[in-house]
Order: sequence, then structure tokens, then C-alpha cells
Amino acid sequence: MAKVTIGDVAREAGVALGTVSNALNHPEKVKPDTLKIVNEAIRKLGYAPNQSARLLAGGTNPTFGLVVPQLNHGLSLQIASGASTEAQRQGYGLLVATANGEDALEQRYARYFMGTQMSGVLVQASHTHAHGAPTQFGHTPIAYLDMTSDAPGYFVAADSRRQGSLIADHVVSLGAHHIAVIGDAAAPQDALRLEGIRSTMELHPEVALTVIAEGAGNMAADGFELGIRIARMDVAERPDAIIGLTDVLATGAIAGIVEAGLAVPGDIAVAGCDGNPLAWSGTVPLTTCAPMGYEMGRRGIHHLVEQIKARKSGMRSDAADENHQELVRPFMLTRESTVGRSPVTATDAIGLNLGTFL
Amino acid sequence: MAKVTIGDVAREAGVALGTVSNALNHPEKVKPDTLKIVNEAIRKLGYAPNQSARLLAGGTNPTFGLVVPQLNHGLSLQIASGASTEAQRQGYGLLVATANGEDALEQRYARYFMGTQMSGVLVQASHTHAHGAPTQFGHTPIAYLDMTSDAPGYFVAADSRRQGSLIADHVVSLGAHHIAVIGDAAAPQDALRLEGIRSTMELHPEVALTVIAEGAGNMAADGFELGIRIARMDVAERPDAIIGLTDVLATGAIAGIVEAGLAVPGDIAVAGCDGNPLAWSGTVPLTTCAPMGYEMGRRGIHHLVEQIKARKSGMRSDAADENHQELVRPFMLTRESTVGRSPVTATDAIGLNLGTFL
DNA sequence: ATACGAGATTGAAGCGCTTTAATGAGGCGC
DNA sequence: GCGCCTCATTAAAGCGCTTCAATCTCGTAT
Repeated sequence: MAKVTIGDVAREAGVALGTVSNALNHPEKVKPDTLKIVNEAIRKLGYAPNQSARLLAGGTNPTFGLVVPQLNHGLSLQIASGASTEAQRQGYGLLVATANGEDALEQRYARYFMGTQMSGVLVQASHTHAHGAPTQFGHTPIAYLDMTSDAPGYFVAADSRRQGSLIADHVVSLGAHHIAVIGDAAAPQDALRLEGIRSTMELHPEVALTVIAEGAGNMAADGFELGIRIARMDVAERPDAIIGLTDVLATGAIAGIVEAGLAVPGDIAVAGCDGNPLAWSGTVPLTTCAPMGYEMGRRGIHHLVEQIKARKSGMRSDAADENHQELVRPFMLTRESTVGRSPVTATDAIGLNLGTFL
Repeated sequence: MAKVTIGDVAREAGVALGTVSNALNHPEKVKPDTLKIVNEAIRKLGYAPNQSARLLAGGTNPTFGLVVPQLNHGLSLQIASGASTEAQRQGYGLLVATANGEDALEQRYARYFMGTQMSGVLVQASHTHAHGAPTQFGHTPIAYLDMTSDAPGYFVAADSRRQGSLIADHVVSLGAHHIAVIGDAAAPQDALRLEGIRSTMELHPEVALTVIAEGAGNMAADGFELGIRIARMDVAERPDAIIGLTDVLATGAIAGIVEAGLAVPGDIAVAGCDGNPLAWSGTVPLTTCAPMGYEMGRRGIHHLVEQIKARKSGMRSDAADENHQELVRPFMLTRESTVGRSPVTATDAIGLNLGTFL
């Protein structure tokens, strides 16, 4: 039960230490007979190679590391899920570390991953640096998720602008005459979504657009008050649709509207923009536009693998110092808050089965 | 940018290699002035210790590993979340690996964790060995989650029996006269839940109990058919409450009952037993009883830490060969399928904020 | 001044493994 | 039957770090 080393195996098998190593790592280099003897000895002794020694001596670690700020958060989970699946498909393992909201830990884990010779590291942006400069790490391939930047490196993020325009499209197609957007576009993503909404609305000059830049704290309570306020407006000037720049605001608005005695979507349709998984579970399930974390995870791993390949084939630095940015197309989740009661939509069901949206 | 070693730092700082190591691992042994110089050099060079070398040379790895069968599964997520929080609280890190349903991978990750000198490993049972014998691994402290066994070792699982009795209690307290249990108690947990239900019902002889042992495949479709069948029974002998041994069955039953033209919970109340997160999102949110994975994760880490402490203080083997089993008390989630429409219950809201039930 | 000892620093010895160069063992043509 | 080439195996050289015994440096007591 004590630790068995490669030397013990060698002795047991009556071969040299190096042969055992070869049997393990380059079985084609060792005569079949010998191989069998060695494997037998390994089995008999219950030998398991010491990873640290392997790596130190130059072995490879076909594993990626993923650092997320909060594991119990929808997007992180989707990312982890997608990254894990893709990594496995490519013949790599994936280890997930969660910083539980502490930035310092985030750094520590990232360094730890570097230190264990990981083949690559994926970092999901924490809110503190969602648009900041990426931390640089030695020589390990790295990609950032849910983060945009002009700095050199690989970045995969949701297409926030398109979230806005898809939602706006949807609401317009519902026949809205006057759309109110609620939310203080302080966060960069929020601003992008607003941009998306505006650009779509420009194509529909017949539909009125009011932007109410409040609710900076992104609290449901803010949405609630806004909902009440809007519901109590004169029918003539009352918007017949609300788009919340965040789902939290939108959810609050629904509650406010209902509180004020109006119906959603009967009197006012409401939609969110950011695909918060909880949005599904409110009194009135919220129409929103999911950022597709699963896909982001997959793409992140893809970029890592590409970097590895590039390095192997000696193509140095060409791409290394460039800025690579990829926007993942978001996915509309049409639910009751805009289209009224209906059985669970097919897209939701599919998404749930895939673990994509949960 | 190339790899920086401790030697480089030593040279930069003008001290011996060993001093840098001390500065890193035993700062109290090094003069404050020297410490400052060394740290400066570390910062300047962007040095990150090579974990492999550290561990190989006898350093410690204050990190736990967690292996889960599927990350995008409610319980695993809760476990990861709880384990991560508790590990952090105890001064350890946590790395999560998901086997994506492949048993072989599960083993590989576990061995990998051993091989990297992890301080301990947590393994969530995959369905294939939910009640099997634990795999044994060298000398690393280990604990199994969501798994019961008589073998030596540490096991933390949900108290399935109590899930059953809590649900039965709830349904009885609602004033049910005739309860039907649906589900083929093939899986061990299901059987335990049924036991729990039965033991509670013995205390209420005035309430009739029918057990319909069907739906072995645990498909929503099975529940659907059962729901229809029950809904179409003569009112006289029709149960006024259904408990599904699994939430999937219960959810299906709700759909069936509604399809048959009856109301839930108006005509027939329905409850699940296993706290499936999706149960919240059906047409009628399902009353169920959550297994509290978060708590399981916490307790698992706790046991690991205890094992480590015991080893340190030299208390050998006493407890090592014993069977330690802990059942985590489940948590009732009372929702519309039994109590009718109401605002989101406080418990749900709290649970969601904690990431506990999602 | 001198000797002593606590505290700080150094240097060298591995940790277990992969790798590479060197050695050994056969198999072939002549 | 000899030399040469190929394929297997071996032995030794680190990988970067921690640790520990040995050495050095002072401040203090004599």
C-alpha cells in the first residue's frame, strides 16, 4: 500500500527502469513479450505513476484547466459543460476550479494550472475584469471566456449586441407599437445590448422607443417599481412592451405590472436580454436571449487546441501576439412573458436535455 | 516569457536557491529584508513555482479533488458548490473533474488526483456503483458522496428514507384520504423512499395507500400514462394524492392528469421525492424533497479534513478500517402541485440565492 | 577584545520519472 | 564465418523544487 515506484516495478519485472517507462509511454518501442511481463508486474504491485515526477521529467499533461468565478451560476455551468465535452472529444481532460467570487483565488488557480503543466487554461471573466486586460501567464496556451478585449490573446464572448437586436426583432414582430427599454446601460454588455436594440429599431421607425435609464443596481425591486410606474401610465402613452436590459430587471417589471393590475403579456409584453436561467421560473416565464455558454466553452477549448497545434508545427508567434475575438451567436428563448401561456416550448425542452440553458 | 525557475529568481535576488524556497514556503524563517528582495525578484520575473517539482520534492498540495459523473446535473452542481465553499473555508482548494458519464474516465481522474498528491479526493457515485464497493486508492484520504456501503471508508448520502416520510407526512397533512405511490422501486434509493413512505403511513391507518409498481424506466411518458389511468378511475376509488418515487414520474403524472381533464392539485395532489431541479419548471411546479447536495459536499470535505488531521496526529488506522456513514437530512420543497398556486415560496427563493437547489 | 550562540543563509542530496546516448543482441549478405 | 546494420534494452543525466545539515553572521556577554 505504501508508494510503489517505477523502480519497484522494474525490479519485479527483472528489467531496467527505463524499459518500464517505455512500456508505459511508448509501448511500441518495447518487445511484446517484455511488455506483457512489465504490465503483469504493474498490475501485481498496483503501481500508479507519480504525476509530478512524470511532468517534471518532461511528460505531457493532456488536461485543460478552467477557472470560473462562480460554479453555481448558469453561464459558468454551461461553459464548464461545453468545455468538458469538447476537451474529452479532443482527447484531453478538464479540471474546473471555482474562485467563489474571490479574485485572488482566481489568480491562484490560474497559476496553479500553469504550474501543473496543463496543456492550456480557460478563464471565465469575473465581473471585475469583464472588459479589462487579460492577465498574462508564462507560456501556457490560454483563452478568455465571456470577455472582450483588444489585447493580444483569444477571447470568446456572447454577442451582446445581437442579443439586443434579436429581442427587439421579436418584440416588434409581436406587433408592439411602443417599446420601453429599462435599465441603466452602465455595464458594457448592457450598453451593447442597448446598441443592438437601437439598431434594430432604426429599421422600424413606426414603432416608438423609450429608454428609461434606471435600475443601475440591477435589483428586481428596481424593475418592480419601473413596472408599476409604466403600468400606471395613461393608456395612450403607455408602452405595450418592455425590454429589460437584464432579466432581473425584466422579472421585477413583470411583478410590478401584475401588482398594478395589468396582465403580462396581455396588456404589456415583457422580455429580458441575458438568458438568466432563473428567468424561466418566475410567475410568468420570461422571454429572453441566452448567451450559449455551452458553445463558448466548446469554442474556448477549440482555440486552445489550435494554439497547441500551431506551436507544435513550429508556427511561432505569428498569431500569438494578435487579438482573436469570437462572438457566439445567442439563442432566443421565447416564453410566456411575450407570447402568452403555451406548453413548454420545444427549444426549452431541447436545451434542458442538453444541459445547455440550465 | 520562457519558463522562470527558482534559480533565476535566486540569481536576480542575489541569494541562494534555498532561500527563495524558504521565502516561498516558510517566510518566517527568512529575514524581512531578504524576503522583500526575493518577493521583488519574483514579481519582476513573473515567477510561478513548478507544482510538479514542488510536489515531487515533498511539498504539499492543499487541494482536494472532486470527481462527478455529470457536471450539468443538479446534485453534482450542488455538491461541487458545497465542497468548494467548505474547502475554501478550511484553507484548501478544490478541483472538479467530470467524467461525462464514462466510468473509465471517473477512474482515470481519481488516479490522476492521487498522482498529483492531492490532499484528498471526493467521489460522487455514478449510477453504476451507487451502492457498490468503493474503489480503493493508495494512501490518499477519500470520501464517497451520494453512495452508501458497508465497506470501510467514508460515505455521505441523502437520507432517502426520510425523503419518503417527509413527503408522505406532507401529503397526509394536506388531508389526503387515499394516496397512490407510483414507481418501480428497483433502484435502491427508490426502495428506501418507498420504505419511508410506508413507515409514515403506518402512523396514519385512516389514509389508504396504493402502491403501483410501474414505470421502471423512469420515463415521463410512463408517469403520463399512470396519471391518465388514475385520473380516469371512479371517483370513489380514485386516489386524491399521488407520490412519485421519482420527480420525473410525478411530473409525467401531472401532465397525464391535466390531459385527462382533472386539476392538480384541485382533484389530485401530486408530489415527487427526489428534488430534481427541473421539477420546479413544469406547468405545475412540483412539490418534492431535495437531497441537499450542497450539504453533502460540505460534509464530504469535512470528513477529508478529519482524516488528514487524524493522520497528522499519528492516530493510525483505528478509524481507517471502519465504515463511516452519514445521512444528510433532505429538505422539503412545497410547491403548487400540492398546495396550489401561490407566490414563489420563501424556501425556494432562499435556496436559489444560495445556489442550493438549482 | 574575545568567545559564544541564536538566527539567517547556503549547498547538496534527492523526490520519481522521461529521455537520450550508449550498449547489447540478433539477423543478413558476402 | 565475419562484419555491419537494426532493434531492444540499459544506464545515466537531469527536470525544478524542498529539506536538512553545514556554514556563516552578528549581537551579546565576558
